[in-house]
Amino acid sequence: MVSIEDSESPKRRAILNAATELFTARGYGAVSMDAIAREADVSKATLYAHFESKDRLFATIVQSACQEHITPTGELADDAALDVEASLRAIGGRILRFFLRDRTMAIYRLVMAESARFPELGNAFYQGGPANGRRMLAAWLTRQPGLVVPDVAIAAEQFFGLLRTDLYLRASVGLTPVPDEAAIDAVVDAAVQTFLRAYRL
Amino acid sequence: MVSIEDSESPKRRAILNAATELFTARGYGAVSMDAIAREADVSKATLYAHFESKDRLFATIVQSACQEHITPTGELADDAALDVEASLRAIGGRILRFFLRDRTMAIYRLVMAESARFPELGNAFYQGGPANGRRMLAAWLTRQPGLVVPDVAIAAEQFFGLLRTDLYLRASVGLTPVPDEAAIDAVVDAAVQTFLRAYRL
DNA sequence: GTCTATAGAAGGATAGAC
DNA sequence: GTCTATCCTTCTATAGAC
Repeated sequence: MVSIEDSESPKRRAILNAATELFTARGYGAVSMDAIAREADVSKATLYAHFESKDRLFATIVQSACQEHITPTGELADDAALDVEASLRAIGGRILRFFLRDRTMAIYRLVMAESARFPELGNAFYQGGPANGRRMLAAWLTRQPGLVVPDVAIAAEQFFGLLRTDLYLRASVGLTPVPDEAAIDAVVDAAVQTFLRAYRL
Repeated sequence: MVSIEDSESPKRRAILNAATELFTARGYGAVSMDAIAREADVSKATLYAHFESKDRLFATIVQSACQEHITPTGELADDAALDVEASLRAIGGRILRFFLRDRTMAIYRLVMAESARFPELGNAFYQGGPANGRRMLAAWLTRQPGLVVPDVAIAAEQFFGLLRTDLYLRASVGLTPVPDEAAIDAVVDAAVQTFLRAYRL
């Protein structure tokens, strides 16, 4: 399947890459159009030939970043070789590691910081990320015979919530930006244990 | 106990109030020193007589906002008239409503957005808010005879996590900025139920 | 489309009088 | 401490040549 995006100009691609890099690293206000042009190795006039304003460039970038940034729950196959606990551990580990990735954090940061001035970003983020992830996990939960879940949507939210604990909170404000693997696994284990005590048959 | 703060000038107070208002509403980059001076009804020179730079004014404001903004778990008395479930419901309701308040959201937004450029903010936020709240709730949990909690610190984090679900996430990115009371109570109820299924004796 | 050069506005910070 | 007036830099955006 050939996308029409293939025909886009290399300069435009360079601009998008540079702007994505800079915006996610420093935020909207701290990045100038000059800096983007320099980073993309392009003149400022070219930049404005492709994007009518800094606002629209920013919105374009964040929206497409949201779409590309689906929570990794799409491939939740039912692995017959794993029991519910092992499966949840694997899923939880993937999700928490995704939450903690620089890029993921940066997008949430941007949307949270700028959603007041760019209201469309909130929806793009929610639909591309959390809503989708919740739907996928809820669907998976319904297929698990060992669980008793009165409301799978709520249970799915709660599983995400159990993963988003102190470690995540600390990382989100710049403390322990690179949590070690053992700490991550400990959070996942605790989440799975609590979740199963609440919902296991 | 008379604070030395009582002797601070009214202009300084006006500046702090105006700057707090503007920064929390619009973020660091979108607020100019001109705007702060105007809002405080003060000249820009006066502003710079009290604060050496925009950076320091911002850091001062956010840090003190973090300190004043303790998670409302300080008054976790052991109410003999309430059982564990009713108590948890009351506590959870207070906490989630606190999380959802404009001011609380705004501070988290600011710290998250600017902690890269102002590293001291991350710690001020974490110590003033989450760390304190977790400690208080953990202490309360140890005093509940009806619960079996292997690690109260982890359980406390998890309770907060169970409250910070979709409703909170949506509010944080500008969707449903004013959740209705019924929705809040539903989240609290679900959190308490799950928590108790996992940790009740 | 792409560049160089620049307009025009706004921002952070300060000088100097009182 | 407080003001008015201003400096200098940086920013968004555009004009005009190719």
